[in-house]
Amino acid sequence: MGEPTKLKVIAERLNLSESTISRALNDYQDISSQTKKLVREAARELGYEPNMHARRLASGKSDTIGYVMPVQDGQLTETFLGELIAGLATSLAGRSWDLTVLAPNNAEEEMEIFQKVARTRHLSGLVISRTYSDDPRFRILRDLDIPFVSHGRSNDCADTAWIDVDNEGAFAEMTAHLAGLGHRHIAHIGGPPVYNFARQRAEGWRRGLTEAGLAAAPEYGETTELSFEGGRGAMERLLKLDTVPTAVCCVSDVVAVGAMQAIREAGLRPGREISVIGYDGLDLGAWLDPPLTTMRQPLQSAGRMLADMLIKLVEGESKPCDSQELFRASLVRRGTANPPVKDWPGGRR
Amino acid sequence: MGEPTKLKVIAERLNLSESTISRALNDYQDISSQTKKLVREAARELGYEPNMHARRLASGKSDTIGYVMPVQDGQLTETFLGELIAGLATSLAGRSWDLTVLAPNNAEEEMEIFQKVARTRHLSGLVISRTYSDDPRFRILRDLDIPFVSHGRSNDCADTAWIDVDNEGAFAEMTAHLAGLGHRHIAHIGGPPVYNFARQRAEGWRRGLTEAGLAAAPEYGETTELSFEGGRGAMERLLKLDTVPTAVCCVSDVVAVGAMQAIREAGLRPGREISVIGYDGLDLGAWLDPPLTTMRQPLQSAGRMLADMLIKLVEGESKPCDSQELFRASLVRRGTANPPVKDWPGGRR
DNA sequence: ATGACATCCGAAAGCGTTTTCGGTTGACTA
DNA sequence: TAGTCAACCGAAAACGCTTTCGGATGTCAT
Repeated sequence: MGEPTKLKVIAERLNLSESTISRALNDYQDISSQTKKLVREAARELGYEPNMHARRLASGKSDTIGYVMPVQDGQLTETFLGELIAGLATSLAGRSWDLTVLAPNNAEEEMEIFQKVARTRHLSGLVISRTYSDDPRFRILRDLDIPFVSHGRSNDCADTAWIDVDNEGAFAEMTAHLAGLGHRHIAHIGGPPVYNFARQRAEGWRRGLTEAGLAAAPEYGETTELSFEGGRGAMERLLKLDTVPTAVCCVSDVVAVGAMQAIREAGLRPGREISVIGYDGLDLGAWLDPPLTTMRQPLQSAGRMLADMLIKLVEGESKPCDSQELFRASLVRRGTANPPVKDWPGGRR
Repeated sequence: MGEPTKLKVIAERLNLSESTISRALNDYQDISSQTKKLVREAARELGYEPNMHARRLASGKSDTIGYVMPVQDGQLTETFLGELIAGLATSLAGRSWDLTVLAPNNAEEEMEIFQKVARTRHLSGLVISRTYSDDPRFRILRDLDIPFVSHGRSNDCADTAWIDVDNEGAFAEMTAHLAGLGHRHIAHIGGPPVYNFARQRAEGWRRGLTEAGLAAAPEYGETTELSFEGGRGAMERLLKLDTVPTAVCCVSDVVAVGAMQAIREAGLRPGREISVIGYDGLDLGAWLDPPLTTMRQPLQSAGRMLADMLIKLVEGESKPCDSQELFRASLVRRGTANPPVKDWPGGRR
């Protein structure tokens, strides 16, 4: 093994200067193509790998981006985290960039990270997720002049880079689907409105009701934590209403599973007396009995796209406001969304 | 913001040399404590952050470890990935080390990564997971002299660092539990034996049978992919046997959920005619009806521990063979493991 | 022959740290 | 009073690469 080969040894072997080797390997225009070929061959033979630290010190670039993990909200068990990180990493590796993962335990630590990145520039850019409706990070990162893209929008994202799903459209479609099946009492179990996606999904539900000519009864708009227990509790409350809804749109699959449990505990059957639709398209929904109808968003390639966007931003090849992508979610019909049953008191207890 | 402050400006402000500043900040012994205090204050006031690249170039250390994600086997949706990565990241951040994530798409890419790390030393060490029974990576990393710890053992891990769960013990306990409930026909749905944990768990099942004075019928030892469909298919095969087992130990919760589905499709009820125990302790098991009995391994702190071990290895504070930790899994009693029912033909079809 | 110009390469100055080595103090001993 | 020894600090050489600038060639038109 021995010492790693550096520019110097290639230079000596070819009787060229170090700077020529460097420029040849970096494909500068003022090196003859013949020399380039020679250098590249020698580099390969000698197993040359550039020293990242030296390169980054000299060039002032870091070729590294950071992914800020959403640790704070206890959402670490989300299955999409692995896919997202893997997508980021592979996409970056293709351009020999690196991915470093940051896991701030609270907002304060997150701020310290931002400050440090702004000062040292040891990361060329950041990817953030779990965006809030009113998310201070957008302003801060803009003020600190740190290139970033977000997975999810915010109120304050008009001139920043993001990718997101059309949450409102998805829930409007979901509601329309239920209305089309004949439901007239359609409730919504939403997430904490601090999350922008939660607000958007609630708004989509309302729009769907309006477009179907139905009234949005305020007591049908439940709100809860993004958890099984949250979904169960919210559904229990809905079951106590004078007019129990015959269908429920849930902010996430996990919440929907909780709602299903509450329905079962009330002696009813999800998908018969009360239809349920979730959101996320998790595999586990298909494993239930009956399998959960849901909406799937295309996030297998989200990591890849976020990485590509951010690199373009860092390299100055595009502007933040031109880096905005909105995806559509699509309905996955399984077993929990059916026409209302006739022999059930139509919602009347 | 302006230019980041470097050593030079602190030196000029205090009328000291750069080298003194550097040594003061790094707590060298040949700097008076008074000077140190002065320097530290000035550094704080000026918002000094060391330039990572310069520091790493000069010191020859990288203070960065790499986590090699298990992308190849399509296990990206595992919920533990997020927790593991977060654990690694937070633990490292506490010592101002960095975590970079590597996502090789195949064994070849993984080798290239290893080679590159060996040559450039731009990562001080690696964490690997998803270990195989016969895992070439152990030999390679040892030969390349790359410090590493593995999440899971291998045949070839006697003198390397690892943390793992006592898979064999867990499955012996699981089997004993079922035998204690009165079961005499206990099957096992195992994973691909290339995975070391799969082999260990199968072995634990066999040991549990022996210790309970039961015979390990070969046809009760199923093997399948680590997926819902795999579990379902394996259970379907078990249901076709002349003597259908009254209890099944599953290599993972996801496989167990698939087995439950197959049981239901056969007109039986998991936890009554056929008991099922899973492994992993996933939340989703508790959401099922009936909730899945399982075994939980303590992996919330696995990332933290892996990081600590690796740092000690890199710093030379401990030897690989002294960095081996075996954890126990514990039974989580929920609804799918009960005494065999009397009115069912005792396994006879 | 003379300039103008393009092509290709070397010299050298960084990039911001770390770390070794030697030198300057002052106190303390003989 | 000279010598010894800590205790502190500065000078300077790395670390391995990038990038600017200018110099050396050769080519072509004038």
